[in-house]
Amino acid sequence: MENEEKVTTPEMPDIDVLFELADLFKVFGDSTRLRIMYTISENEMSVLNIAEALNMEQSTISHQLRVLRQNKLVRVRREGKQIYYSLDDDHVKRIIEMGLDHVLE
Amino acid sequence: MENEEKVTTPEMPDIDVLFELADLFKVFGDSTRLRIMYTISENEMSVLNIAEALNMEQSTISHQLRVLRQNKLVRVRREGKQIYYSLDDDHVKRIIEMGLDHVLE
DNA sequence: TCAACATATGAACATATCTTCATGTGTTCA
DNA sequence: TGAACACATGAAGATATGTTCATATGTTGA
Repeated sequence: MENEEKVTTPEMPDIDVLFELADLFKVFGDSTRLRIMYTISENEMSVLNIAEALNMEQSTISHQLRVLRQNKLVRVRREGKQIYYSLDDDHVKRIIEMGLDHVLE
Repeated sequence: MENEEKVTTPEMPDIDVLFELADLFKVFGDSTRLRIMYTISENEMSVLNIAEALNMEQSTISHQLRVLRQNKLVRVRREGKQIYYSLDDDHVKRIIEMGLDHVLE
């Protein structure tokens, strides 16, 4: 059952889990995406509204929202022509808060 | 006191704080660095030992340890020829655990 | 059905990032 | 002092990532 050649700490997750984890943090590692997440953290918002709030191109926001979607960090709701985005759960907020704690000493 | 033109959520941190935050998460967003952090999470380890544990080049590990150092995520201790690295605090572990929670559903 | 609007997406470019190789710096001990 | 060892670092190349522009898709209302 044991693999004695492996020199790793006991609780090191599988390598592929670590890749997933890295991918997740990568998503948080971009200021545009962080700003989007903050912007929709309280209320859902349409793509255009997010773009206006951040003063960025609609296309840029759409591309980044796709990344957030693919990583299940946002919820999507269509209403007529617009699509409203909101944070998927408080989990996301907590990850950000955790990071903020570190940044703000 | 209020700036009515700004269309942001109330608690959006300053833009430069968000850049710092993104930079922090960027550090976590690489599987090599995550593996290093895991490797030294229980006990401090020398650079060579980390490289052996992960089966990677010493140079690669050194480069990434520098990134971790610059972001104050590791502690450094010299003992003779070797330099021992360990995680800076439990804060770091908690950020990783938080991410793992999300990845593991 | 068609124009107007909201959003998504592909291609292209610029920039950032990671790894490797070669070499530099610092430490020990004979 | 000078090998031998441990670690750090600069340069270079390959790859990944973010933004923009142009355009496609999907929805509404006349």
